[in-house]
Amino acid sequence: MKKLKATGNENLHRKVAESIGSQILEGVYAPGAILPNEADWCRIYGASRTTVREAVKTLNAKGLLKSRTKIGSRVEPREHWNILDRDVLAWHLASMPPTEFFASVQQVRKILEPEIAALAALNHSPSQLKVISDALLEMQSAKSGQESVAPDVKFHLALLAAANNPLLSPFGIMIETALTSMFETTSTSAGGPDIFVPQHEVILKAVARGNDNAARRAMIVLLENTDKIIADSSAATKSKRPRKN
Amino acid sequence: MKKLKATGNENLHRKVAESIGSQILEGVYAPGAILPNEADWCRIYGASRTTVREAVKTLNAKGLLKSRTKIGSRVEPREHWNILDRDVLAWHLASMPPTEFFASVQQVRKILEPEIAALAALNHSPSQLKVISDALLEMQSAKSGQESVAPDVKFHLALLAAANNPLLSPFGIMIETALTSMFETTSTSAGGPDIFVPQHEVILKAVARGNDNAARRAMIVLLENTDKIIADSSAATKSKRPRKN
DNA sequence: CAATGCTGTTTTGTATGATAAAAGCCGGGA
DNA sequence: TCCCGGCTTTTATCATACAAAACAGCATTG
Repeated sequence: MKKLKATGNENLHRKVAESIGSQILEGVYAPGAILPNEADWCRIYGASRTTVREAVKTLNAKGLLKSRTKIGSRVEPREHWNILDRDVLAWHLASMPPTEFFASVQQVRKILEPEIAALAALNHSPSQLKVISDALLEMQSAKSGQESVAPDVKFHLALLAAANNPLLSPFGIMIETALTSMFETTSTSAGGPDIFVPQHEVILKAVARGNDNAARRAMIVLLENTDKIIADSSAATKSKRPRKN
Repeated sequence: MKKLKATGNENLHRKVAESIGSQILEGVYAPGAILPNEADWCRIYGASRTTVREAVKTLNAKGLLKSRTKIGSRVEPREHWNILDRDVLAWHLASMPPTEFFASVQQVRKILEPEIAALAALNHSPSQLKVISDALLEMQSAKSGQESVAPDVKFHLALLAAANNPLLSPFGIMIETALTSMFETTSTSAGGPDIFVPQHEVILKAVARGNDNAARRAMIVLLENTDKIIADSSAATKSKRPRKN
């Protein structure tokens, strides 16, 4: 953990934030612990105080820290963490076994996505529906499993948007992160995209004709199949954990 | 929008962040728009560039903005906003009619909380159960509606914690914000806390004996009653909108 | 005429050094 | 023993300077 340079086209304070944030997610600094002070971080990363302070501000904004005069920066309890933040979620994913992460994600998806599909059926606008069907078209024309991931993500995000409830939108990031990462770890057990496409079609049709119950049921079917794929691949590729860095 | 002073025991950069953030939530700066540059903000708030930059960093971290060299800071699309962040949620609430906000919240609660109750029934630890029952005791001993709000919030948060899925925890902030604010606007149609207490008791009992289906059903009943209270009070207190500031 | 590359300008990014304010710590006095 | 005031540590704020990125516009060249 020596001097970070700003050479990569990412900002230096972002790198520092990522480094400290990752350590918090990994448990190096547990909730309640006091972090090294600004001067220490400056020495550790070879960065100026300005940069370190901006990184710490970032982590404060994400709910990981709380800084107070004379005390320093203390790690907040987990409940305060903005776990659905894009960065925090990425650090979280990198700090645990993917299978465990996927289990949590699937649990949440099985709660939310059927209802999201139902809401989308009831509340979608024409343009939102078009985005969904576009995504499906892209899925259908995908040649490989890899190519189908982006449209797949797009489909689920478009469905989420069509539900028209702003409080649900943070889950888009979860879906995006999870599906993308899931592909990377389950790509071996491919079978191609063909399996899922028909199930997505059923969802789209139900949404298009405003049948919320059918949309809900179709989504449940899809998620159960996803569960199976995950179970298969995690049984097959035991202990093959790709890490972020 | 003149000079902000740091007199209040809140940090100056927090105030600047709150001011800019609120304006974004209010739509003064729409997604895609470029904000005034740092020098402008310095003049507007009479603050140093350091302070302004920390505020902007904060908003970046919450997904409201994206700053780039030479371009400036651009408002991100709504889907990127960390709407479940404590601050963002508060700004959001302050920028819209409460009834509309409550409708969104209740929609999400009706999706999630029954399942949270069910998960809590299955996954709770003894100490987590105790927190839930403590909250119920506090509710029972509350003399006024006002006194019962905090324990009520505590009950739902404890249930959430007992579900033991970290990806659900951001909703704690939503529940907290919504219930607290809901009370402020519905307190007139009181009737006292007595109505809800028995329904919370039913939930606790179901969770305690690990009966997920009963817990789910009990939570559904509670939420439907909450809906009624909201409907009554919003019909009664039409156009009586308490604002944050 | 078009494409390309240079150069200037604007805006954020980083560094440095100084001062202010908050809050725990500790010693002295009643 | 308890309370009060000064000491000290740490973040908060300010001012200033320079670096780097990226767009804009012009000139140069094929």
